[in-house]
Amino acid sequence: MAETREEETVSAEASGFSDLSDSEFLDLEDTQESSTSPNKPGPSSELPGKDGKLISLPKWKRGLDVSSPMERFHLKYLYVTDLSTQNWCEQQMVYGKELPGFLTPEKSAVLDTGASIHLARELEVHDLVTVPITSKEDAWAVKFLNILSMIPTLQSEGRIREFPVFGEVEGVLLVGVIDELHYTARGELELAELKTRRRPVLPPDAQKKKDCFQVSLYKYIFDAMVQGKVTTASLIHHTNLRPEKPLGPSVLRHARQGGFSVKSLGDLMELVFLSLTLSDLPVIDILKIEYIHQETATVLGTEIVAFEETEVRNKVQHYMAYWVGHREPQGVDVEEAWKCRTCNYADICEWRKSGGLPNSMLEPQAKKAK
DNA sequence: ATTGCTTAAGGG
Repeated sequence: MAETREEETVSAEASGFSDLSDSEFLDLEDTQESSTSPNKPGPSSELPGKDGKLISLPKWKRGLDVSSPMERFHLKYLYVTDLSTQNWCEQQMVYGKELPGFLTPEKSAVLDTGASIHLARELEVHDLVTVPITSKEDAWAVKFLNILSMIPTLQSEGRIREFPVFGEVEGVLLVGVIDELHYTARGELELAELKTRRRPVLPPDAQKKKDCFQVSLYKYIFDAMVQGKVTTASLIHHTNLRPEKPLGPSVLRHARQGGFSVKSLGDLMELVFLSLTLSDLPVIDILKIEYIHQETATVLGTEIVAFEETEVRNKVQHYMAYWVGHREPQGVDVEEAWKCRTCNYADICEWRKSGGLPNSMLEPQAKKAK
């Protein structure tokens, strides 16, 4: 809320959809030319050299090894849900990055239903306003404007939804959106995460664990933000945002309508930092997850998550070790092989093939002809 | 710009 009224432009997502065209020119990046020496990229990474074939491949050199997954996937930051998906199955998450947009119709129908339930709840607390953007600076500016309007709303009205969070964690920038924040009757700041379910039953422990990890990450990042631990310098460093690049006219207009006189993204970032740290925002006291049935909206159960800081940090360290190229991805343990049953990548999964789990499990009817 | 770039979450 606290957005400009004007609700005819509420088309929300609208266009973002088929435009991941991304013409991917083979980026012929020859980094190894005379760059003196103090630069040591890979961790003892040697040439793959499957048969002693050394250099002499000037173009597609970037394809194999020597680059971290962050670089290979051309990522500057990760989503919180990337890490919670990674918690479910790291190998599956990797396939999801390699082969994006690979969902069965049934699965995406469930996701769509969940998304619209979330949208309906969001609309209960504020209108949506479409702000046309043309650059990533614009996109971040809108995010910042949302933060600037939501903080006072939380403090005065006690409830906000879809609050953006971001912060460097273990060397990687993590970006996410908190479903809901509100103050309880006892004055505690509570994060409420809604999970909708196709069938009217509580999820298995593995999924609860993933969801607990997700909300724990939100608290981890949010707390760092209000404690001034998330700096604009860090954000700029990870995103390559240009603080002085002129903002688009619609963004500037939106800012003015919101009562913010800013001329650049840098101004906005400073305002956000000040607002976060000087608004008397507490750290999050309670983490709550509510599971409801999609069709009937019946509450299936509520989880109160005990925040274990060191445990969260250890997990994040482990997950980030993959992202920065310190270790290979791994699939699930044998006892969680049941997850493969609903995985879109099960039949191409190298983890399954290479004995991550005995291929004797499941698929009794998969007679190996030939 | 001898090289760029991203709405996050959606559920299992």
